[in-house]
Amino acid sequence: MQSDGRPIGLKRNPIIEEARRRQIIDAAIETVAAVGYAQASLSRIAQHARISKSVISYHFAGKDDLLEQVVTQIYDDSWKFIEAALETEDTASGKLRAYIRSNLDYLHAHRSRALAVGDIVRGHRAPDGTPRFAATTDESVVDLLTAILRQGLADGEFRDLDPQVVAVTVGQALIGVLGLWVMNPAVDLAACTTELITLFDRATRK
Amino acid sequence: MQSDGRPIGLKRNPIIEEARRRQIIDAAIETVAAVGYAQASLSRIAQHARISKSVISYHFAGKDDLLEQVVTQIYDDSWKFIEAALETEDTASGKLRAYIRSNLDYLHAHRSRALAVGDIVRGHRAPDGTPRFAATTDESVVDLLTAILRQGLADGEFRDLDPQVVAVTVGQALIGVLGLWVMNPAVDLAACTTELITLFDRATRK
Amino acid sequence: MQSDGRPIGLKRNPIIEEARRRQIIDAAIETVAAVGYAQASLSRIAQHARISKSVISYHFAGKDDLLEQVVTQIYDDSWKFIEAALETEDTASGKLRAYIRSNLDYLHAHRSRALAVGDIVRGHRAPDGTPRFAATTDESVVDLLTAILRQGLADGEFRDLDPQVVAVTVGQALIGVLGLWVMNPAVDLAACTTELITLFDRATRK
Amino acid sequence: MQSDGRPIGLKRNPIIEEARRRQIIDAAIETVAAVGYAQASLSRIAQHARISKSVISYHFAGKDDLLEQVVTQIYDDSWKFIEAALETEDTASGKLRAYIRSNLDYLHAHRSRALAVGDIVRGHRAPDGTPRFAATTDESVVDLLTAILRQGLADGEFRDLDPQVVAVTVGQALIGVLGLWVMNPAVDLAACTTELITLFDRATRK
DNA sequence: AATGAATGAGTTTTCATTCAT
DNA sequence: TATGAATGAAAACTCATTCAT
Repeated sequence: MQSDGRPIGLKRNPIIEEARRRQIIDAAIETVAAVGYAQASLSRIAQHARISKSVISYHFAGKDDLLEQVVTQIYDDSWKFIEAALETEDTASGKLRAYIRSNLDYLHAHRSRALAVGDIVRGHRAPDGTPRFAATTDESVVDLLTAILRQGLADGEFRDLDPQVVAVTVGQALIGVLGLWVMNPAVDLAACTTELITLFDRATRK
Repeated sequence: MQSDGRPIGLKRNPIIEEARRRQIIDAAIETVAAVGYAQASLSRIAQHARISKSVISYHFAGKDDLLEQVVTQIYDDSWKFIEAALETEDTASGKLRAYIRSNLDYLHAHRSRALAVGDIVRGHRAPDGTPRFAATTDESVVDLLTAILRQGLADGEFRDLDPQVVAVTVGQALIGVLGLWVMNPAVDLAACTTELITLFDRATRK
Repeated sequence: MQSDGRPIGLKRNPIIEEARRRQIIDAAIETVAAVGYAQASLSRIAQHARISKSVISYHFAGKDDLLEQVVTQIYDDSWKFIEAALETEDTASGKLRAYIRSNLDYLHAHRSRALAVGDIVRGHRAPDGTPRFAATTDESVVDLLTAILRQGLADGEFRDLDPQVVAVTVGQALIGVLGLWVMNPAVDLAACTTELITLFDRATRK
Repeated sequence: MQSDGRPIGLKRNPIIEEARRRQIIDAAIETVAAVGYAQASLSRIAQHARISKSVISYHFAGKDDLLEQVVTQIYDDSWKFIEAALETEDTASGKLRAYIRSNLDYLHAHRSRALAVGDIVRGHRAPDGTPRFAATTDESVVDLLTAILRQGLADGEFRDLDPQVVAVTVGQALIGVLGLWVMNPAVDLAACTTELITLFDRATRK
């Protein structure tokens, strides 16, 4: 529960509040990326942010709330970036290429977010094991890609493919290439990006 | 540490011993599949196996040991299945198809193993966040696929592709499709298998 | 590990902090004195201090840390007392007498400390049996006595004796007499003190 | 409780039984000497004896029983040795010298017993902290020495000393010198023996 | 005579959370 | 707005003991 000491009325300073919230969210992302969801305790997150543990309790209702905001933040943020890239393309194949490229570019620029978000979505559950995120997340990516692929099918751009399966494949391929690069930073992510674009171009065209 | 009650010598009864070991390993797999690595405590695993917590300590040196044996068991088991499928093919493209099919077939038949193994490999770390499995696992899959793809390149079967990137893509595509099916068992995994085979056939051929 | 709840910086309240630390250290001493090192669990110590078990984890990094501070505290404390007594004497024989008397007086006033410190120093070890205190403790007493005896030899006050053996003998005699009194509080510790002073006076003079 | 499987009637083989009992007792002594009472679990003792843990349960009613027999064994054994030495002397001062020498000789020959016995007597208690050995042990040594000293007083051999205090001092001096030698095997125990004999000769004579 | 298997009680430690200030 | 202090629940693990064979 959020601390009762939290002011209810007018005294809140939304600027400081927001800065702290961001700082804590960033620390949570870095911590999960570094040690994995299962080892990412509030203590460790606080330690990373160089703040007291109770500051987290003050700004967030609890661990659930924090992680929910972390995930939301990352999805919103990445979506802004990808959306802008998609808007520059009209054809489905162009959008597919733009999606792959913008996605990898974003992940390239925000490695820890990419690492953290999957871990949290998969790992964060109720004490009884019930997922706390489920469909909200991966599905939105798959849904977007599915929509692009359906458009391409309708426009006659693509061969007769199953949009959902290909969408999932694209999504996971991105994660896979990212994982490769994360484990071994020597991997040339730009080259991988080109390779993936070629691969799915061939895999989808008539 | 393994419970000190554990006999040191060779005289232990291998039948009961092995049965219990399997029972506990299976319970661990089911538990991780059901509630996720982070929630899979020894208590819960014991509860699932309907045994006392300390029976686990008796048969395994600790949580590390148990999870290591779980992963080993799954990898060994699936490898036997896949290996047999690969041996029926001579060409690289045939082997690629066989790999995709046998892998999905195995996962289809052992859903919880598929769910558990990734979670454990990703989640199980030292207290300081250092991975405990890392290379042993995903790499071996990627290495196998890379070898198949290299053979295909040498034999002139494939277009000029980057074997490692494609290998990773294939591996992750499998995980992705599996994930799709796991979240939504209504997904037609057989259809997905066919789709993936087509996809990577097109993506790799000249 | 110290509970992660523990603030890292410098801002902690030193008054409450110190009070609790002392309270816990005292409870540890009383508990070890009452039930012996091997039976002195953190539970029992917490019970004795009438606090929750986790308060100990909050203020100390662990059992090791607590016991180390217990021993340090007792040694520092007793040393202050003995040092003051030694400073009132110039001759070696005077210092020897002062050491015996002040030591027994201190132990007489703090029976549980006397009981606990030996038990902890002897009993507290790494899981593999390696001592955790060893030389730090008994040696410093022996070293002090050895120095006094060497001074007496140099000044021609004492017969030709082996300073180390006599030092050990004195040290152990004190422990022995104390043990006698501890087991049987009816023993007249003051009389024992006088007796020991006479004994070692005779044993060392020319 | 002793295992119910223990044969009650005539089938026991007292020779094998006795050999095992001794083996286990010896292992217990070595283990306590090596790692200290608090770390000397039945597992570790069994490991040391290279037998199964349950063999101990078979031959002893429990840990209490085992440790009691360990202590009894050591006291009986050392007493035989010391008694023989005392019988060669008539005067109290001769007996005192003989006691010191024979005691140190015995300890010298059985270092682990010397280490273990004190640790067990001090450490072994009921779960509530109540001692399990108490007076039985150290007292018998002190009683013997006290008797010797009383005889010397009665015969006019000694100065007017407090027999109990001196007895305790002698006993602890022996332990102290032994401890010195145990910590640092380079210490010349024979020289220490001579030194102690001189010391207490001077400390007690008229 | 011996021992593998099993277990419940108890160990230290970590954690998310609450509360008073 | 912030945080030190406290706590109960639960984690992994160890131990002496019991029991069936």
